[in-house]
Amino acid sequence: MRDQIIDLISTAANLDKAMVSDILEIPPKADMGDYAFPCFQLAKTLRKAPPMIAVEIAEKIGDVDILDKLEVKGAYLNFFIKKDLFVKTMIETADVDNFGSSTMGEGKTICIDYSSPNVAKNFHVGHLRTTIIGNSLYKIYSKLGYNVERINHLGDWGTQFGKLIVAYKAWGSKEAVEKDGVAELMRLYVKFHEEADKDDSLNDQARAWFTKMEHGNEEALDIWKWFVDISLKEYKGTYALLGMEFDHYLGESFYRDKTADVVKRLQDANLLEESQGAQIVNLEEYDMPPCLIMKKDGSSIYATRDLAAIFYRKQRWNFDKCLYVTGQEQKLHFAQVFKVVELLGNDWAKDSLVHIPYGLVSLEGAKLSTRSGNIIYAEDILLEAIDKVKGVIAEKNPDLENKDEVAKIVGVGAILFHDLYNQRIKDVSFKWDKVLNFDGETGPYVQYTYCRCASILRGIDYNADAAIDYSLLLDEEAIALLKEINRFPQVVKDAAEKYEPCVVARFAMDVAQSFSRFYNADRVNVENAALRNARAKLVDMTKRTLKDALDLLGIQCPEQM
RNA sequence: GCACCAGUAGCUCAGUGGAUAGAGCAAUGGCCUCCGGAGCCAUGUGCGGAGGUUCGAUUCCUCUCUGGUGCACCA
Repeated sequence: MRDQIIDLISTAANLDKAMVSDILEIPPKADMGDYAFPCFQLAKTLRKAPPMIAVEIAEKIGDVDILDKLEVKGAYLNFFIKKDLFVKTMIETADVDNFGSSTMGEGKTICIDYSSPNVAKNFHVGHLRTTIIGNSLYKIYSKLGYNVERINHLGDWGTQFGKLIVAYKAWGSKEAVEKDGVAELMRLYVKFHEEADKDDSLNDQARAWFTKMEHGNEEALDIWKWFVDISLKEYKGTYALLGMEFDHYLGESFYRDKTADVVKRLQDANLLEESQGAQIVNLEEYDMPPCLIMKKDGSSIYATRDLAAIFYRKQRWNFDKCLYVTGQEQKLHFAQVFKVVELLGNDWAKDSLVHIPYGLVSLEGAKLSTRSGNIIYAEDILLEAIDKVKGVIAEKNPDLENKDEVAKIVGVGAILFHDLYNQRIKDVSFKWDKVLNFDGETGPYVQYTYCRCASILRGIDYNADAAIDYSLLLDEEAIALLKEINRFPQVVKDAAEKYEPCVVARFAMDVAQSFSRFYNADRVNVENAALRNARAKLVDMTKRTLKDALDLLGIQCPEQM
């Protein structure tokens, strides 16, 4: 149908088909006809006023059998396609495009580095963002046919472990760490900083311990390994709650024997220079501060390990892209590291290394801070949300089976959806009443809509294979819903291109809203079997679309809630 | 000081080089003896400011104001 329109216009206006196709890519406003042709795009090329062009083309096209009417409105040519033909095309296209598999990413590999918590630190509301966004990107790229490697680049190496060891030896105990886990490690870490503010020599001790770790000191490594194991166990609990997994836990420590190679490469390329006792790559030429490679005590730093990780990943997976989902405050760091890779003669670094920043999370307007106690842990948020859902279920649907399972799906879904609904880059001010609100633009609303679809289909006689009488779906609400559903394939591509899960989240919301209007306007369970079947087809398509869209966000759909 | 990011309705946020800039929250009023009321419908003086490019700018450019973040031995 779209092709027919393009034929019509290109013949009538004597224009290149590709050009007409491009112009038709601009989506028409919802109530402005089934296809709108914005002629102002041609104004420059043809040196005529847009309305003139519209009128001319309209006259040449005249009466065509697929069109209901043709209307010139300002600089737009609006095509009103015969509605039943339009509906038929929409349904058939969606059946293939929405629910078929994409081959767009076939043979391509994408590495996503996300979540990557710092060992021995609490997994708080800020870490939740990278985890949720990264997981959604994994789903989106997988849907497009890419092979995706999910990498958890744990912050399990670095000077902070020197600090922790010093603190543990001075103020900690085995019993306390075993009892309170990460919370105790966190306490020790905070204690260290308080003391180090008064006594700078503690920092030197910490560096010394880290240097011991780098040189394979057994005592240091035993303690370190213990801390890592304790932390990892807690993180995995949170991932399980979120329903997420990783393909690889390759923390910074994994690269500790690979940093020497990085240093050698840089030396060989003559990029390394000494500055204030440390080894750096000068990036002045690129308007950036130098990239620190080796500290004055000879130990590695995170940039070194990031470089090692890039080379390792490139060699192991030969990725087309490697994405880093971290806070926007690390933007400069990644710009520096990527530039260094490029300077080593790797042209691929330019396009394939991508930092995906997200905005800062604050708490009720104040900065997150462990020291002042202004912090919320990821697990607490999830559990709180699940609890709230239990309350709502008890009130609205007390007879529901598997309440706990549903509460988990809906509660976690609420948190995920809330986090993915806005653009990544926006700063987030965490507010309990927002997060725990389930009305309006929320995950539970979309899930609720899904449940309604499921409920309708459960309760009626519906033959999914019967031929549809398209002329029965010509009302405004049905067509609006169909148009919405048909956007799905493009939405997924846009989301992938922009690295923005919110595009999918917004889409899911739009579909849910369109469905609700349809639901209120058109009864599905009617006597007339043909009408019932036609509408049920729409319900079925909505249901599948919502499920697939939410799945791309890492959110599940209960059949009842 | 330099750099990066953001500024759209009371609040939280979508959106676009072009038709009348949209949702949700909050508020008020309404909705089917009928498929799930976590729903639907109605009510809106808003693109931080000033220039510029353009037939047309909320969108692109410059300056400016406000907020956030970063700027070597933390990650």
